[in-house]
Amino acid sequence: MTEPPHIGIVDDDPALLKALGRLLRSQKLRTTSYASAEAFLADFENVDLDCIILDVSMPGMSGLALQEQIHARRPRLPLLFLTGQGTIPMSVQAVKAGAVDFLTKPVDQAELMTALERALTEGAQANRDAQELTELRDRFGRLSARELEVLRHVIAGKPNKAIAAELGVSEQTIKVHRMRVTQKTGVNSVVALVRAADRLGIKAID
Amino acid sequence: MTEPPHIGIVDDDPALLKALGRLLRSQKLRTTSYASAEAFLADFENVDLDCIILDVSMPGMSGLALQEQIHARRPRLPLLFLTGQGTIPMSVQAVKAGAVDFLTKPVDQAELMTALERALTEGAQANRDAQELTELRDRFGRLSARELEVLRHVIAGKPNKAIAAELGVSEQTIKVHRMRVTQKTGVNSVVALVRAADRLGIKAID
DNA sequence: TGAACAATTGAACCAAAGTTCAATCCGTGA
DNA sequence: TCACGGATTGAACTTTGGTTCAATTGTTCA
Repeated sequence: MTEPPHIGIVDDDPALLKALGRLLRSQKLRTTSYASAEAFLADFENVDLDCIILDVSMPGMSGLALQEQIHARRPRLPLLFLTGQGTIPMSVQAVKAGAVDFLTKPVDQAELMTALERALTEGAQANRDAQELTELRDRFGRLSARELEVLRHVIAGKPNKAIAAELGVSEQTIKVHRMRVTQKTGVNSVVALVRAADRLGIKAID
Repeated sequence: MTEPPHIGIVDDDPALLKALGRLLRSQKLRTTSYASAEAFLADFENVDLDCIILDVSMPGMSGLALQEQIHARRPRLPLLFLTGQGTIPMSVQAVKAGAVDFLTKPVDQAELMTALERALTEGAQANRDAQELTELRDRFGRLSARELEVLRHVIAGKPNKAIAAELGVSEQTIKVHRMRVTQKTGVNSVVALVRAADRLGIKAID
């Protein structure tokens, strides 16, 4: 990462936005502030955030509703709640929905920074995972429908002969399809094929 | 399951123990009550619980500390917090540590039963998973050290020839070891071998 | 319509894996 | 000490998998 992480802040309290923005920028972080959930969503597609710090109780859409919206768009983007009007049920819901933490105002700076660091670490890991997955998806996306079908039989552990019988084609055809699969995906061993297919959610045909 | 689920309740309030026990028993659930975390831990080995409902603030060991103790002994046993003196940080900590829910007194009966049902469902699933894992562990535990070593090379996707070279033995030896592995574990295909080894945390040797 | 691609098959061949029978060597426990 | 199980190897064999060359059919896209 050549650029510092970019933190989004959503809170209806201008004083907090200002103070928190100043604090984070002093830690060499980039920040973008939003006064409401709606303002944030309107800008969502235009910015590339690494973490979002959001209030729960705001006029208009609540922080918890915003969490749902964000989760639907970018499931692995780490969220940090920071609120003054929070309740236990709210915090439980937020954490169960995947929030990294749920802090209460006034917040201890060290506590906030610790949570933020954790969020950024998790987000970075999630990004690496997602990138690997995208690469895999690209390579397996090149497979034809038939090749994918053969693959799904292969990762069920069937021998070529059985696959050929089930598909009503010759064993040679299966071999060619398998060859194409390894060519297109770059995955040569059955072992790696199983792991890759499992990660991509490709289901075996038993 | 012929027997109804068995719920443990840990709370320092005798009135709550009594009321909650009555409620759960009316729902065809078995219950066992404990007045303190210490009392619960002393009895832990003797009972077979499916879920535990526990208070946070109790004289002596707190509910959160008890959660740690329970988690160390039975990581997948579902926990449900039910407390009157809870705080947001407590609830966040509990949920992050894996608690199914964190409810506040006075609790809505329907809410409690919903959470409890979810806890029991999760616990039952965890039990099924654990049982499958135990069976697998048994079968793979029969492997000799050498056979396990060969297996770890196999699930790295290496051909027998390469494994033989790395271990400084002949290819025939590897074949025999592999045959023993499939005999002892009952797993015939490489595909199934990879999945089983991965679930057991058996690491490949690359 | 012609080019390009997917799917299919056959033949022949080589490499890898699995099986069976037989044998040797080494440590551990009875 | 002797028997037993684990590790090792060899030989011979079968099955399965992977590769190459060549060819046919159907569909789709320009």
